[in-house]
Amino acid sequence: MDSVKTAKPAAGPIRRETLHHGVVAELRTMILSGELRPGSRVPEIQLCGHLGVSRTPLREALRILAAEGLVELRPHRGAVVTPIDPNEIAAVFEVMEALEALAGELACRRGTEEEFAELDRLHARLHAQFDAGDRLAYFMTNRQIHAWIVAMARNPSLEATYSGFASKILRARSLANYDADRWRDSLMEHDGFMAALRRRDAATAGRLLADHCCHTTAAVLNALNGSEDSLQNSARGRLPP
Amino acid sequence: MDSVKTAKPAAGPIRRETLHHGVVAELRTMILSGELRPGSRVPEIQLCGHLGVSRTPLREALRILAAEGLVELRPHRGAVVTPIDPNEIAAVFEVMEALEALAGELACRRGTEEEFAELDRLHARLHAQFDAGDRLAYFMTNRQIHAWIVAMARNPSLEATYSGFASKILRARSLANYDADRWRDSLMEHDGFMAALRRRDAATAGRLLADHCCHTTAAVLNALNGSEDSLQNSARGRLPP
DNA sequence: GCGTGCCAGATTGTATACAAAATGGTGATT
DNA sequence: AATCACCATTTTGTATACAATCTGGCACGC
Repeated sequence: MDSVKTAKPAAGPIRRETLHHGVVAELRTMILSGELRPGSRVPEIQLCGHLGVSRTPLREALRILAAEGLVELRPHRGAVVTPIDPNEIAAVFEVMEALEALAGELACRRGTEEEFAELDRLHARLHAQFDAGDRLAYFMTNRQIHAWIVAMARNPSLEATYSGFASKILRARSLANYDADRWRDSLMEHDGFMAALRRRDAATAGRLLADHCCHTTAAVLNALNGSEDSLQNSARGRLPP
Repeated sequence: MDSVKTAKPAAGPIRRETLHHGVVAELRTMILSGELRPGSRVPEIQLCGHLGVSRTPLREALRILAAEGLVELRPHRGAVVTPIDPNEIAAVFEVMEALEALAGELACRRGTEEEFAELDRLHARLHAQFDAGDRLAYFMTNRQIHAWIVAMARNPSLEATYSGFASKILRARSLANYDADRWRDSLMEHDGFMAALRRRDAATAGRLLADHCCHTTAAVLNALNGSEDSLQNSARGRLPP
């Protein structure tokens, strides 16, 4: 839910967050990074030892993650990291497409000059990283760009929903390998919607962002099906567009 | 998250749900019905006595509701029922519009004949309830129709997201009063998108549903601003289109 | 008269203890 | 030999006890 990490007051020991809140952040990171693999069980006591907290805050954290869909709780049978289901990923992408389009339109109408300038900087960085062949850096900048567009839409509900979906997709993408063709096409699509955004063409920007999302969907699902048997392995492959 | 109540095994004392799960359902009902008013504090111990459970499951339930956005938790300061913020409602409606459109398009493509027939029945009931001037019944059928269209889209993620947004909006709508003009217009809009749905015209259905949502937004926000000072009162006024 | 500091009560956050349920294996029975 | 029933172990679900934090009021000093 909190898409942006709030900087701590720096001075330190003024623990204003509660323990379970920190545990949520920790577990979420562990899940998204693949440290906790999809489908794996999550024994409470083991995690307690690992994180240095008691069962109570840990359990509260698991309930929150379950509400976000990152873990599943089966009564009396413990928690498991939600397995990656290609069908669910497809469904998420379907909604994502509509959200991207909406974000693009709203960003055109509400973004400030400074925000558009920052978007340009990010886009330039994307090109540089493509030219350098740095897939991981490209991947991260790519995420930043889309998150930035969503932020420009100035709609907290959209931002929260988008963020939740993005984490689900992130787990799937980290399992998939993409080919160079898709990478190049992705960059071209970025050029396309960036042009529309620059001239504040809301309708076109929205449509192109949706198209881009749609193509990404196809690539991800294709890669997923290609490596279907390794779905539950955290094979940290090359990250893609 | 669970948009549909799962029927219990009827036989009875096989409590398969956990306590906190039941508490979540109970609290959600209390919040959505207005029994727990927006902005009011939620003292744990008092609720424990009311619901007959200990603090542990109650607290887990509060964490889940917080993740859904129905309550807010302030560290060491307790939980409050999330106040209704017109700005947030406006933001939610903005996303809702995109979701309605998506649901309409997908429903056209994926709905079965039986589902469309059921939709027709619901629509007929809506007309009957309008003619009878039964605002409450109309309101509930209206919700059913939109939920049914979402279900026809066969996208669990869309359904879950829609359901979460619908809860937030529901609380706002129960505070607002609408006029007869808007009621009539709303019914006409229903006629419109129903016609598009019947001929499986995805694009038109999506657009009309979005328009309908947009008009509803305006009516709700207008009504909210009209009775701005009574925002935190559960004035269970006439429910509207 | 007003502001500051401090203390008592109440409420929340966390840890631990106990109860209930599921898992897995062993043994008896068919 | 296969199947079923039962029990011990392990894990989860709940309740309670203790610690930390906040609220609000009062006394003291300026």
